[in-house]
Amino acid sequence: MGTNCAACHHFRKTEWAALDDAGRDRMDRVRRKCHFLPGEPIYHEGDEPTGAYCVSSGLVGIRKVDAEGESVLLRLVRPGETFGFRSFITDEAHSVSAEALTECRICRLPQAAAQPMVEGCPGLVCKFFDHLARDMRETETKVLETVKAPSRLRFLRLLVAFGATGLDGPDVDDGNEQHFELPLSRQDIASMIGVRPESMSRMIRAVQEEGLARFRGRQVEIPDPERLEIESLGESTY
Amino acid sequence: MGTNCAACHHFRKTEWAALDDAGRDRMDRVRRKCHFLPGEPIYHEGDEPTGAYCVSSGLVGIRKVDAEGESVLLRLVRPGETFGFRSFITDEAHSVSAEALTECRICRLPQAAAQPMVEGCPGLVCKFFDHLARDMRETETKVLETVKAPSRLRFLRLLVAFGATGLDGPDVDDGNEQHFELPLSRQDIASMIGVRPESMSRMIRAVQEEGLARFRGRQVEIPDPERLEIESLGESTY
DNA sequence: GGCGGGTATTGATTCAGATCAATTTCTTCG
DNA sequence: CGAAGAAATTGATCTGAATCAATACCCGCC
Repeated sequence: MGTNCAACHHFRKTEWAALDDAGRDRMDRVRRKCHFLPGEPIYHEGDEPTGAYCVSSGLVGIRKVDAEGESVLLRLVRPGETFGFRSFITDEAHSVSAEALTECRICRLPQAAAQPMVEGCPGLVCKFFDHLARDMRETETKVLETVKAPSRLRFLRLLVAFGATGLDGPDVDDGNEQHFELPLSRQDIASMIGVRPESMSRMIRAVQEEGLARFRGRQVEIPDPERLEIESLGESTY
Repeated sequence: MGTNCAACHHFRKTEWAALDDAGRDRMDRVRRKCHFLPGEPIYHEGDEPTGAYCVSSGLVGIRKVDAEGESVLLRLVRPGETFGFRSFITDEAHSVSAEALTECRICRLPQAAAQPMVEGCPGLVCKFFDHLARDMRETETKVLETVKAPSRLRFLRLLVAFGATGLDGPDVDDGNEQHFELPLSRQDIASMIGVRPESMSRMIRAVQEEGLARFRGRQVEIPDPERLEIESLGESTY
């Protein structure tokens, strides 16, 4: 956690790795370390561009709200990942909001740095294009799932995904059993799946009674990850 | 419809407008005009990158299919718009499929041209980034709507959107009444809204009986566009 | 410790939309 | 033209998830 980004152990995995020396210098000079408490907003939908962000630690949620105040949690941003770069590059207002779901350490590259940064390094836009393309793929998949897969499957898939990536890789995986933290409130899980909290509760209980997973607070245990994965695929009896 | 793109009346609105003279030359040399009949596939999910496309005329549907063969129509591509550029730029397999919904004239820039094209003109990637960012915004909105808005509202919003953009702008709008073609099969409309065809039928009938719109085949008449728009917003009785 | 406010669970009921099944209407083509 | 097949409509029924309404739980704080 020195003063320069290149020393950050996330650095090589971020888009910033494409920067040349001049770019890295600029980066070190203008980026700002920030700290957010759980629930704190980072930016809101409609805000003018605020810059690009890079998560050092903690979990960030990307959310979208409609006219009636109903919201969905569109995706999560984990340590080592960047976010907010869409507005950063297109210089348009944020179309989604970002919020710290857990306590977070985050670096921010202010919007003022956007033009020089992007112009000074064409490769950077390509990297961010790749990132956006990946996000797009996942969002498209989400549309498809939301429409076609019953909420139970969506939930099981979320568990599988968390089992695979956890906050940073599987937490424990001894004797085939898996244990990890799902660092989200029930409401937030519900809003990722796209159901009401009441339905979420029932679903958690049902899944628990089926023996697919055990829930104690935010701790999750998967007795048989393989079985969970199979169940998460659906019942296509080919 | 000469042999060079710059002469195409869509040209200035496309991302290719960012090309320099050398790029335009290359473009003219390597792009290929294609023709598709209604229902013909242009590329499939999983296909290796096939290039970037530009619609001259007709309507293209971008679709995604899941393991069970269920599909959604994610978005439409109209004349003057480009598509397929994600694979073109990232050089990864297509993550969605494209299909001609009506008879189409389309220009294709083969994948082999991708690298030189992109390297020769950094501004191009920025343009495509903007395009992708816009698609992303719309897809995120779609997730939110799918989860929170009842299908009736989603349908009304689709009508409003078509009334506003039609195939190329409102077709007729005399004495406040509006008339346009919805160039999609009922099944395709259903798969845009995310409901079953049976439900679609019922919904069309219901909306018709409410007097919000009249349907004859693919022709749609909106007696009172303003009323439709208000209804499409939902019943938030503040 | 115990009080108060948010979060989560549980229960009873309702409802939108899916599903299953049967026609009807449109297309296409021999 | 008329038959065959696909697309669309209609009807009857079922079901997953929302809604409404209580209660239980958890946690910071006086």
